[in-house]
Formats: sequence, structure tokens, C-alpha cells
Amino acid sequence: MIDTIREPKQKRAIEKKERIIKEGFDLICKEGYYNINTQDIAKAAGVSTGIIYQYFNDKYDILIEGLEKYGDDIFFPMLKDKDYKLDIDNFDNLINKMINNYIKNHKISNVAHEEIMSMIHSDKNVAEFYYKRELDMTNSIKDILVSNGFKDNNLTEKVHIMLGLIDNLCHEVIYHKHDHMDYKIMEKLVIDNIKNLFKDDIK
Amino acid sequence: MIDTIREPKQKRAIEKKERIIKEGFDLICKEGYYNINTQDIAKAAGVSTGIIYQYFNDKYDILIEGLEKYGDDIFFPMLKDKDYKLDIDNFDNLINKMINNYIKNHKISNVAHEEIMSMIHSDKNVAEFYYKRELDMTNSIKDILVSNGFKDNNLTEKVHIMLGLIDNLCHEVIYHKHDHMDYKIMEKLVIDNIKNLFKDDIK
Amino acid sequence: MIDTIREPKQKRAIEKKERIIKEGFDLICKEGYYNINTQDIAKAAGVSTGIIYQYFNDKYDILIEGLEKYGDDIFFPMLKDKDYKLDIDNFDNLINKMINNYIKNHKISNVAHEEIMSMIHSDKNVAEFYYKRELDMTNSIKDILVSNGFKDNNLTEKVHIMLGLIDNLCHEVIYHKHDHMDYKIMEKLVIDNIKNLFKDDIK
Amino acid sequence: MIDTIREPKQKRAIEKKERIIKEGFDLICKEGYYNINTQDIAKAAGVSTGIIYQYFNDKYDILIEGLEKYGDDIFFPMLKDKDYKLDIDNFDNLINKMINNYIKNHKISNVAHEEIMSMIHSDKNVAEFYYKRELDMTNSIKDILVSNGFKDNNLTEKVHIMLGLIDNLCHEVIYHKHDHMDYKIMEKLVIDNIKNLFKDDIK
DNA sequence: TATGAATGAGTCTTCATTCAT
DNA sequence: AATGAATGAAGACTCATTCAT
Repeated sequence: MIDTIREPKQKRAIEKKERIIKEGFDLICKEGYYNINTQDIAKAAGVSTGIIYQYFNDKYDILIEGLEKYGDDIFFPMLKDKDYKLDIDNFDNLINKMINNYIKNHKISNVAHEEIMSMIHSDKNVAEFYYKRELDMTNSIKDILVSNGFKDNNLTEKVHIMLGLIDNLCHEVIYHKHDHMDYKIMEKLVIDNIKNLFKDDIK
Repeated sequence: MIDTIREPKQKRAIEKKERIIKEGFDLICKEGYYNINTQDIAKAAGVSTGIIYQYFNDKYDILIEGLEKYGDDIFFPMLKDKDYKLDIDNFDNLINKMINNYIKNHKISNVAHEEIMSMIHSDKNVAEFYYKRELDMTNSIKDILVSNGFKDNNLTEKVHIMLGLIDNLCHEVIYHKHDHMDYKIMEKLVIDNIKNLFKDDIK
Repeated sequence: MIDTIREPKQKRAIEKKERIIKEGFDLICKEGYYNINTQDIAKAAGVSTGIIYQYFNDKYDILIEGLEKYGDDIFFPMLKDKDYKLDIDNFDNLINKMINNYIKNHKISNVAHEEIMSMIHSDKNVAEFYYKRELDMTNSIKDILVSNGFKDNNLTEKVHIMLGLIDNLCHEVIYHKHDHMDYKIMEKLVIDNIKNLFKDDIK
Repeated sequence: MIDTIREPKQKRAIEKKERIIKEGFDLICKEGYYNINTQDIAKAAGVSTGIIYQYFNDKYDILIEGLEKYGDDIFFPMLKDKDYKLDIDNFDNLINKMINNYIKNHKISNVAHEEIMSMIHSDKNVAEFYYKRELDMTNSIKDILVSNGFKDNNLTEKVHIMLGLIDNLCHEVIYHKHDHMDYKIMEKLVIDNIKNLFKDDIK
């Protein structure tokens, strides 16, 4: 039949669509995609179930649009942070900033993080989104380094490894609670390692 | 609910329960927890749907028991590999062996890997299982190193970082296909990094 | 329910109502009453969904008004054909003309025909409409015959039977495709039969 | 996923499936396919909604299976009537018998008749079923005539026309109530016509 | 023990109709 | 008069779990 998805033009309608995405994505992140239903989303967004299907093809659509809209906030808020570019007076600063950012970030959207991470492993589109942004992030960091005088000697690969190290560290710090792991030491080791990684490129 | 779960005593009954765990876990890994139903599991195991509820509280139980029984095969097959302990004539060998193992392993149970990884991020019990085994693995490697003369200088933390590096590398190699990433280089960088990590401890 | 149906007075409003009837009836005929929705109709008519309910009580109303306005075009276009009256130089001509008309007619609005036929069998009002017009048609033919000198010897019944014969023939010719049926023969037989029917009345 | 339609093996299950078909088809015939829902059917059959989907792919399936099982009873009960073959002592008898049968038949399952007739015009599979059985009926009558000494001189076509005449007559008698139509006369005319149709073939 | 038929609450989605603007 | 956003009841269908045998 006729395509019934409407792109809202009016301000109120746009706000409503936004609200559905925001609240829907939020619920999905908090409770899990399979644990919430369209009625929950409608209720959370303060709309009727029907309206959802005028703005979205299906429940899955809400997830995807939510991801596009809020995914960066959860996974790569640095991508949006203009200041990021500026204050790399020394390398340690950058690393420290990144670690702190990652941790802060994980802590803020702890659950969301995990639920979406979950879908990265089970849903093609979510995975695609994530890996694309991960690459953006990698390139973004690389650019910062280059513009700070780093030699581009396999920089992409190095940055990618660095991000992995940081991500693992943060994940460990926040979730694992492997009791006998000394996170202060671990952080120091990771920083040393990153520095070693770039030792020949740094200006 | 009255607890009617029976622990099978007879050989045939035990085999039946095993079969449910094996086939059920297999299906869950291949298709995803939410994409298979108890009938599918029953059919695959060659039993009736009813019998499932004499051995398990619910569908979720099958996942958990499957994880306990087969989780190591998927995530940490090295833990069961006796030979692992023996042939570390030099450090490079160990690292190489681990990388190859990880990759082989990922490739063999690619889908299972991803589906369970997904649940690690959304299910507390699965996560708990995973992190516990990850620690076992860490300790196991640590023991190997110690018994090969490594100094225990924050060894736990170092091994953990190493495992993270390897895991990230392998994941990248197998899934990401970030086109412009040079994986040969990346592998070299990772190995160098690991060596740097242990540079003061190696005998 | 408060009766808020407005009979449009202004030219533009009248045109709008007409358009809803025309396009709505068209869609219903083409796709089936249950397969189109009011949004489809509104879109096809170039109006808003809301306005429909100012001119019609409900979706069903559109069908009925469409039927009244366009039903004859689909089922009994001869009723509107002025020339019909004139050129019956001989009886064979009339029969042939009718058969050809029926077939042409079926072919033109093939789908509409079937969809409305369907409703004749399931909807009282549609049935009523159809049978009334069928009677009009019968009487109209009867008048033509009488004005051409036929004796009125159970003419109504005979014309009715004739129309049934023609309708069946045409339906068979167009739809059935009963492979081993010889339609040329069938047509001849039907014509013979009709002639036999009127053998004592013809002038 | 795995195909879940079950063909019931146990007596009780078979009976249940039968009951769903019978009551479901009945409801569809009485109320119209679009006016009943699966819950109605389940309730009428004394089962749960879930069980329906173990025996049928969907609601539509019930219609089709009902048609296959009970369609003949509604449209062509003569096809099942063994006595039909025997007592054609004269032609008038056959015709009379057929007319009476048609009428009785229409009267018994009046509504069913109409609802299914409706679907013949809007659903391909229903149409296909009907036309196939109509042909069976035609051939069956033809065989009876041949075995009673009729010459096969375009017999198929003639029988088809005859059936059309009878069907129209009966339909008129039962539904139309065209007040000023004399059905006694009409019946006589139809019989005469049929006889004329076969005048050269009768023994 | 075991079967597999049966349950029915719960899911996503549609759409005639209403309502705020 | 007109718009089109919004409603929410209703529909088809699924599936973890229970139950009669």
C-alpha cells in the first residue's frame, strides 16, 4: 500500500518524534531491546502507540534512529567536543584526558553502554554504526596528533591500539571489580605502553 | 512455584539433559537467545517440550548451564589445553601461539562468540561467568610465565593488558575489516607492545 | 454521534466531495474495500483525512455513494447509452450488441467488476443497489423490445433469463478459461437459446 | 525458524482440527471473513487461539481448508449424492430434481453461499476452487446424460449453459424478490429452454 | 518419566475516526 | 472549511510454560 511513514514538518510533531526517539532509545538502553515494548515507549514518550508507526517503520527503527542521534553521546562524546583539539600541551595530557573521558562517559551511561554493546554483537546495523564511528574516532585522534607534529608512521594502527588499551582499561576499572587487580598500577602500565607505542613519532 | 526440577540419576536421563544443554546452547549461540524457542530446542535435542521443564526451571536455565558446560570451549579453550603449559621456549612463541589460538578460535565459533558476547553485555550472570573465566585465564597465563622464570612484578595486571591487546587485535582482524588498516603492521605493533610490557620481567 | 455531515454548497466543496467519491470508489474497486484505508483515499483525492468525515459518515459511505454515482458505468453502461434504443433492425443485432457490450464492459473495468460483485454477495446495500439496477436494465430492454413490436408475453421474465444467459456466457468467456470449453460454440448456443425464448413474441 | 505446523496424529487432536475448520468456516460463512477474528473462531471451536496456529498457517488457511472440506456441501452437494446417477427415467425429472436441489441447497446454507460467493470474486484461491468444482459438476452431469443415451454434441457447453440457467433461476427465486416477476412462469421458461437446448441430443 | 497438545497473556502493528489548530 | 497529527481499540500471531494422558 501507500508508504505511510511521515516526516514531521510541524514543530510540535518534530518534538514528538524526537521524544519518541529519546525516550524509546533510553528505555531500550536501560531495559534491553527485548524487554520493552512499543507501549512502554509510547507511554514514556507521552504519546499513543499509533503515532509511533507514523514516524517509524517499526520498533527496530527507533533503536537505529536513537543510535544515530545519541550513539555518539554514549560512545564517542569526544567527537563532538571542540575543545578536544586544543589543549594537547604534552602527550600525557591527551592520554589522561582520554582515560578520564572514557571513564566519566562509561559511568554516566553505564547501562546504555552495555545494552548497545550487546547489540553490536548481535545486530548487523548496530555493529556497522559502531565500527564506523570507532573509525571516525580513530581518524579524529590521528588528526590531532598529526596537527601536533606527530609523524604519520602507521599512526592509524597505533591510535587504534591505543584506543583499545584505553577502552579495556576503563572497562576493567568500571565493571570487572577483579578484586586483586590494582587499577592504579594498571593505568600507569597502560600509559607507559601507549607512550612506548608512539615513542618514535612524538615530536 | 513448586520446585519440580529433578536432577536425573539414570544414565539415559542424564544423557537427555546433556543433549538439551548441548543442542539448546548451540542453537542459542547460532541464532540468538531471542530467536529460538523451546520447541526448536526440544526438536534439536530429540525430546519433547515438556521434559525440558523437568530438568530446567526455564529457557534461561539452558543458556546458563550451556555456558557453564561449553563456555570455555568458546572463549578460553586454552584453559583446557594441557600442552599449553609446556612449549614456551621463548616469549615470542607464546605470544604468537596465543594470537593464532584466538583467531582460530574466533573463526571456529564465530557466531557463538558474538551471540554470547552480546549477552555478556546484557545479562548479569553471563557477564559474571565471563569475567570469572577471564580471570582464570589471566591467572593461568601468569602461572605459566612465573613457572618460566618471569618476575611477578604486577604480572596480573600486565597479563590482563596483554590479553586485551590480543583480543582487540584478533577482533579487528576477523570482523572489522577497516579497509585501510594494515593488519600485518598492527600485529607487529601489538607484539612489540607486549614485549615492552614485560621487558623488565622476562628472564 | 452528532450528525455533522455537511452537504457542500460551494462549488469548490462540491468538487472536493466528488473527488473523494470518485477516487475512493476507484480505489475500493481496484484494491478491495478491506485493502485500502481512508488515508489512501484522502491522498488519492488530494484532500486531508479529516475532511472526509465532514462529507461522509464513514468509509462505507464512500462506497455507497460511489456505487450510486458510478455503479451504472461499471455494470449497466447500456442504461446510459442513448443509441441503444435506435438500431435494432433485427433481433440478432440486439443480442450481438449486448454480448459485445458485456464483454467490452467486463474487460474495461475487470477488477472493479469483481470487487463490487464480491460485495453484492456480502453487503445488503450493495446487493440492493445491484438488483434494482438489474431490474431497470431488464425493464429498459423490455421497453426496447415492446417498442419494436414484441408481444409482452412474460417479457420481463424472458428478458431476465436472456440477461442471465448473456452474463454467464461473458463471464465464462472472460474469466473461467475452462480450457476444453468451445466458446464460439457456446456463444452460438446461447444466441439460439435466446431466439427460442422469444420465438413466439417476435414480430 | 523451524516449520511449526503440526498435522495432528491423535484422535482428539484430529477432532480438534476438524472442529476449528468446521466452526471457523461456519463463522466465516455466517459473518464474513473480515468480520470474525481468530479469537471468535477459537471460542466457537472451544479451543485457545494458540492452538489454531499449530494446525494452520493463518486465518486464511482455515477458510481454504474449510472450503475444501465443506465447499461441495454448499455448492455442489449433488456431486456427493450417489442416487443422482440412477433415477433419470425422463429428462424432465432430472431438470426438476436439479432445480429443487439448487433451491433447497441455497436455502439451507443461504448465508454461507453468499459469503463464499463474495470471496470467489475477490480471492484467487476461492475462485479457483469454485471454478474447478463447477467443471466437475458439469462433467458429472454430462456423464449422466451420456450414460442415459444422450448424444455428445457439444454436451459440455450445453450442460454449462443449463447449469447457468438453473443457477440464475434459483438465485432469483430465493433472493431477488423482484416483486413483479412471476417465478412459476420463469421456471417453466427455463425448463423449456433447457429442453430446447438438448432437443437434438435426447434419446 | 515422557509426550506433545494446549494455553493465553503478550507482541507488534493497523486504521477508522477524532481533535487541536 | 480544512488540515494532518493523534488516538487507542482491535487484529493476527508467538511462545514460555503447563497439563492431560
